[in-house]
Amino acid sequence: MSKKADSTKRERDPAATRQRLIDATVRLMLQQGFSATSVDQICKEAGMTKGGFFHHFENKEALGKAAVEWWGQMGTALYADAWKDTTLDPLEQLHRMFDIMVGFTRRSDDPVVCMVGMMSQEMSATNPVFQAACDKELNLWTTNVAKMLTAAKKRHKLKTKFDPMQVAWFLNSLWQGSMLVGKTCRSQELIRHNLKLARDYVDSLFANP
Amino acid sequence: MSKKADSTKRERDPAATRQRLIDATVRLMLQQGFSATSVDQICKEAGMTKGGFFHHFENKEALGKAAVEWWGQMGTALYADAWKDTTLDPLEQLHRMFDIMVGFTRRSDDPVVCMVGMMSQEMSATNPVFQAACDKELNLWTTNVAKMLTAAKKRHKLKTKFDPMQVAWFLNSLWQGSMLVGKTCRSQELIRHNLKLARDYVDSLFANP
DNA sequence: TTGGACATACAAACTGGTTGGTATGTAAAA
DNA sequence: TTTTACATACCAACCAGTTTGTATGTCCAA
Repeated sequence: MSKKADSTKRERDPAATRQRLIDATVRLMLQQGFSATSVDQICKEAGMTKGGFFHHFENKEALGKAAVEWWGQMGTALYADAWKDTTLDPLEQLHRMFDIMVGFTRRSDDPVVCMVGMMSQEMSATNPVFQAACDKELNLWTTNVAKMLTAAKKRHKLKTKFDPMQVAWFLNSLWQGSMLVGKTCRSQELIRHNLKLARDYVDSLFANP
Repeated sequence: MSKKADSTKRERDPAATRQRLIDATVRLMLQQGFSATSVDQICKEAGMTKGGFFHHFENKEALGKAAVEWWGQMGTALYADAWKDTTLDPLEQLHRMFDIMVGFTRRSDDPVVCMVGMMSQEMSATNPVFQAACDKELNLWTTNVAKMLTAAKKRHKLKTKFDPMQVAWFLNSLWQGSMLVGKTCRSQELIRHNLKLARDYVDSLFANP
């Protein structure tokens, strides 16, 4: 009866259309990268015409930025099981995070990839918008990991002194590099081995296993 | 007197021209990536016309492959000081390698980048030629590092058991990831911190420091 | 020693197709 | 009736690659 009662029935759903464009972009970009993905291609993938596209996004760059941001939100959601459960021993939180990352390598035979990493490598040197967007996402991941490491420091005896932020950047770099190398060498196992060593490395920082 | 005595005087030097094209490509690609670098741009940078370009390379892909291979040779030469001196304690060799890598971060204010890593991230999922070329270079680096680790295992007591090849992939991934993250976060210091932790990690595998 | 046949190393101009982006039209929703 | 959400048609610039022309070198025969 209310004016918005049948709003779900309307075929026109600009928010969903916008998301469709972002989804299509993510799908294509994860395989081809940004430059190699054309607006025409994105429109086709999303079942749109170019006119519609430029109604939702000012230009290709704006879409790319939106895609990176959406990827960041997705990622945060995927890590939430590990990151959000603060009742957990922070070391156990970190282990759960590693479990989630290992899980990424088992979801399919496609290589594990990260939009942020791909965009960083391809665009951050020339495009300040993408550089800033990627920098933000990388910092977010690192900060979350650093928080757990800091908390772990308080609950566990240390075997080695370390700076949580430095170790977190170390892990972020390793993770990004693992996806990069794993993609080219076509080996998910390589990624899993790296994650195993990283996990052991984190454990080795603390006295009590 | 010989027929080839004055061959150096000729202005036409196809080998040098070819190299000029490769150099130009490397310079442009390290900043913009492969897709974003056009053949016109490369020709302009190399002081060539397109007709000349396609005399030396069958297509853009062939040039890209040549550029990756040349980058690999360059890299091997840069690491030679550490890798080739087999009279050295292999652990010392590894330390020298880390020194060289740290040196890369101090050469200029420009980010430390790797053609192989960039090409891997951008092209290896879609282009089999580049995938194979990058895979080869990544394997070469890893194998060299693994050799030193294997040699180090024989001369030093172990604190932890480890597989040299796995650790070498771990280090390769970390190195590639460090350049990636360092570029986006605009921090050479981040890379140096990562290298410090990696160095300590390698040391931690052995009993005698 | 020289001169001509031939191959090599480029340059200039062009081609068909693609690029990101725009101008304009139209139907649905408010 | 106005605004929003698209579709259609179009554009100039650019893309990788080709065609064609020409200057330069190489080799062999006279």
